[in-house]
Amino acid sequence: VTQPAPDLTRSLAGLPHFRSLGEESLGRVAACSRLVQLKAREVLFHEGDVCDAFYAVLSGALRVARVTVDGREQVLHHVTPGRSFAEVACLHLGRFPATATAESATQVVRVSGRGFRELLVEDPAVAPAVIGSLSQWLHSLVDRIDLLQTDSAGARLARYVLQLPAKEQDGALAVQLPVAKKTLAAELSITPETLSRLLARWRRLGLVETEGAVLRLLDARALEAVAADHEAG
Amino acid sequence: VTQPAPDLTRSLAGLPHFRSLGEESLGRVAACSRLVQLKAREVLFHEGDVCDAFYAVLSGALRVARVTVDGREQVLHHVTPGRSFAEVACLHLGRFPATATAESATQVVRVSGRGFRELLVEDPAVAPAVIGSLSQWLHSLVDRIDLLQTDSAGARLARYVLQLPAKEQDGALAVQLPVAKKTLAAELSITPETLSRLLARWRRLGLVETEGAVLRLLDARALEAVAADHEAG
DNA sequence: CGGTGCGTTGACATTTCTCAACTGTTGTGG
DNA sequence: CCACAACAGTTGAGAAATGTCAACGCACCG
Repeated sequence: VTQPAPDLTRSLAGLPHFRSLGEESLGRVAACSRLVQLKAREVLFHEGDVCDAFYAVLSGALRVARVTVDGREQVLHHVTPGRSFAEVACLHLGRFPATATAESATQVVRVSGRGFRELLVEDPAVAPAVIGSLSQWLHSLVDRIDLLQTDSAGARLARYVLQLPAKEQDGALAVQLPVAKKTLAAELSITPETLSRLLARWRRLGLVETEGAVLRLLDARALEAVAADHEAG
Repeated sequence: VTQPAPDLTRSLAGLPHFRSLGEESLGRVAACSRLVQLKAREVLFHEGDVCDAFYAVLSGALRVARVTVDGREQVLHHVTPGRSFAEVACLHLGRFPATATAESATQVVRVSGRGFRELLVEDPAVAPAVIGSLSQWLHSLVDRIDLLQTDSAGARLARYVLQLPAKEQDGALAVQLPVAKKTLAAELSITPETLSRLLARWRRLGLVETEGAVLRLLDARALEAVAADHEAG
């Protein structure tokens, strides 16, 4: 599954946080990297595995999750193209705190922790890239906490939907749910049943139309009210 | 409130993430730092303020929180001595995403963002310290998410209590709640009433005894079961 | 063509919140 | 120094939200 890649440098340059690195630094990072191809549902690493690398997604998507004491899957994050992850576990020579699974066919770059740690002290340009990446993680986690502390399930869903990339379509906004509804429910800390019922209610109230994983937002203003917890019905 | 401090270097050396810095680097950090004394309930900065510094707590404690749309206080974090914060907002030249308030008389170090950013590129020893600090933040946020995704309120409270520093007392463990119960409730995303009722139930079931902000854990095993969501009653 | 699993819907149980009243403590101003 | 206001904490009763269990249709995959 692992293969040497001649144009790894170019792939790395496409990652937001490595973009700031010069040609030379990029080459060094590439020298301790490998391209990894994952099939859908393939596991990149398991919770508890010793961590000797960090990763960046080039295409596809990964789900980072752990299994809770009561057996349910707890989604920590979806990693989309351009984002790197496991830097912390890697830099601290720890173990993975969660399991990473490909959601579809996925290309990731595996950067050797050993080589990268050397780079970090030798090449002063690398640290800012890492700091930038960690900052972005912090930001997304704070957003996540923000979302989870929103106590009404409807408000959580509305906020989630509204921050999804949307495109115009027949004068209404349309968004595509990036993951299965079951997975989305887990991410929002609600049950699939509740998710289904919320969408059904919004449909009844004329806020949205649904067509599989595509939502047409008919009344964005009302959805924003729901997101702000001013409830709808 | 701000005062120059001759032994700032020594104070900085007491911070976990600056401990790894050499004498010289520490001196440079100290050169762009100031000691700030806060009285209880004094505000260090407000949400939305332009951020031109980051901070580290020497003694006392700060509450970092924002006000939600529906007017409630949403506690993002308690910063205890030894921890630094606002690095991200500072390094990215942004605005503070939340308000920081002293919970009691508190000493903090204010590190000028401008000076520190210069240090970051000039002194290769500084970056690892920042990375370490950010990593710790990431870790605590992931723990927080873990806690929030625990859906039963009882389990959340039990997990919170069990990870508090405890000390032996008459053969039972005793923990001190570090914040007012009202604040704790907000942090656990429950209402003060629910918190009160949970403690009352545990008291009835003989799991704990309470005396103001001190909890004596009479049956830690049972509490662990509650934390794992195997419920008690 | 049969199985497996997602999504939906219904009925019901349970948790948690809301509102309200009351107590005890703290802090402040007269 | 006291009286009073403000607020944290507790408890009760009822309402609302969400979870649980169960059944069913439907699509996708072998």
